Amino acid sequence: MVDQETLDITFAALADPTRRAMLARLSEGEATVSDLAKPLSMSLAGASKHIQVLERAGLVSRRRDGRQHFLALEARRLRKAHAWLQHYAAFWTQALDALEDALKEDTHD
Amino acid sequence: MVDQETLDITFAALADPTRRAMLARLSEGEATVSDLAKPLSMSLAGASKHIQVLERAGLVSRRRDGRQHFLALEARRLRKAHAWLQHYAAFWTQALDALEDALKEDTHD
DNA sequence: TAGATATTCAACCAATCAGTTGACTAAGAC
DNA sequence: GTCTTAGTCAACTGATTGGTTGAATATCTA
Repeated sequence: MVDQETLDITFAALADPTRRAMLARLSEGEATVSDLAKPLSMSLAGASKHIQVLERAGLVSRRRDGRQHFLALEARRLRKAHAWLQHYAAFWTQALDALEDALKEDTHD
Repeated sequence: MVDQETLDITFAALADPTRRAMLARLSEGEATVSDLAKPLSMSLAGASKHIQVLERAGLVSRRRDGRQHFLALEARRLRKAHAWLQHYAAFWTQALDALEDALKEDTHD
């Protein structure tokens, strides 16, 4: 079984839209702290704290070059969360749910 | 794009081990509030609050029968979180990461 | 050396969260 | 009717969170 605490901090890190925006940005490639902070209407220190949350969750890695810190997406941990969800997301999908989807078609939230 | 607030409350709901345990239990079938609370070393009111969080996140649904409330897993919302992760979990997986896995083999966290 | 740039750290604040207890509502059992 | 069982609600607590500001630490530039 996957370590519970790992899932705790991973899902908690993913629960914030600012941090998800950062991950989205990083999916296009490395970025510095300032790069990530720029579009965020938030102080640099605030953004820095968000990055630290992502880092502690193992979702990003940091590489220093001089005074700049380059962040990169760490797919491994994301895949762990993905794998956990897989089990439940697949749950009773086929039979009941395909029918359900067919019926509700466009009332999907 | 998926509604940000939906992802917020979904991932936040998933970030707690008590609630994930509840979902695990529900993946085996319907259960009452008491059923879910029993193994949890927590007051019934406490468990009830966790269930409400899951419900508000759309992760479980509730059916009342007399004084008992039966909860069931709602796969739809789980699949939404799963789909969001899919994009990032798949990120640069093949090339670099397969190699990385091969190298680090058993230092995996 | 001095000044600007990139980033973190520490202290603080308001809001939210996970848990508790005690009182309440509603439904079954006797 | 009365007692018990199933569950929620309200009020409270301590811990955590997301944000701020101001100062500190490096590093680059001139």
